Amino acid sequence: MKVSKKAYYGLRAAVSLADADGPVSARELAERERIPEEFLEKILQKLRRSGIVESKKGVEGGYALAEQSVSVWDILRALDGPVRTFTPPLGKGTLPCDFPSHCRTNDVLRRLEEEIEKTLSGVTISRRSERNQESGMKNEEKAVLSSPDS
Amino acid sequence: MKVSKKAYYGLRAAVSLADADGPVSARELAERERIPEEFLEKILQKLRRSGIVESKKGVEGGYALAEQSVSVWDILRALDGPVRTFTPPLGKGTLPCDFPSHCRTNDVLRRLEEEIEKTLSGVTISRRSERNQESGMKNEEKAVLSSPDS
DNA sequence: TCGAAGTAAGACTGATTTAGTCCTAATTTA
DNA sequence: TAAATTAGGACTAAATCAGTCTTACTTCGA
Ligand code: FES
Ligand code: FES
Repeated sequence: MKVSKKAYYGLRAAVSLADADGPVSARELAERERIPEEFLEKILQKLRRSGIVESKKGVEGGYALAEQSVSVWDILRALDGPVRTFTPPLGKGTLPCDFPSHCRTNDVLRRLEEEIEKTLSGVTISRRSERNQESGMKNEEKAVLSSPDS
Repeated sequence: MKVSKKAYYGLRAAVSLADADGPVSARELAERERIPEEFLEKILQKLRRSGIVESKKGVEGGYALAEQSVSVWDILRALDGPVRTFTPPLGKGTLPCDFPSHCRTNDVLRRLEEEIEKTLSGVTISRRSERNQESGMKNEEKAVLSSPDS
């Protein structure tokens, strides 16, 4: 029940990208966040294939968030794969098997998954590249990471 | 981000024990739930050291839930160890380090942990060994697994 | 048009964790 | 005392994690 280093780095990278205002190269990002460069590259590539970041090759290229904002849930799912807290019935289909506590246990775990998903989907990382010139707010005051509560 | 087989088996075992009305041997429980016997024994021993089940040796011995009810959270913590979703700062103490996104990322993950804990602590497994003779309710109608909502 | 800066992708590797097994006690009760 | 049971530790095979290495391919600017 833990978040992998890969996902942790990915989260850090995403927050960092949201702070930046242009594409950032993997090397630069690795230095900023002290993440092993080659490993980070793999992570960014995965995030790209999931459509979370986009990349530009060549000089002055790099990675940037693909959308205005992305949820923490999306990033975790992309990097750690689907959360598997419960074990589906061994037999075929969705029919009940005959392990007395199987169904009841899975019910609890399924609820847990939903809870986690709901919580993490609500937490988003948003870039602040487009400066909101209408707003009287200073840029620094706009949160990069935000959640409904807090 | 998954629940280990160990924890999953432990959960199943606990639900099963809550259903039973006397101590159940590891062998019997393993058969009922189709869990590898030696492995289940290790799991039950861990649950015992955490005070979740109690054991009785010898003929007619076995395991039983130690308390009237136990939360799913307790079982998971006992078997999978503490949930570690975030990485504490590398330096000493609680002082901030200099990785731009470190603090913000950890804040999110810490909130996630709290959320999970809150959710799972609310789900409890309670035994129904003491028959409530005053109640008009039939025994079968008393839920072994319960949560505030649902 | 060439070379440097960059991403893309896959094979490979060492360390750790998971999911057990095996073996040898120690207890309890019939 | 023998059978049933838990107690605990050492051991192991397989999977996963955390990264590295290598070899491309693409883009831009000089
Ligand atoms: S699916 Fe196994 S008991 Fe319901
Ligand atoms: S502890 Fe690392 S930046 Fe705050």
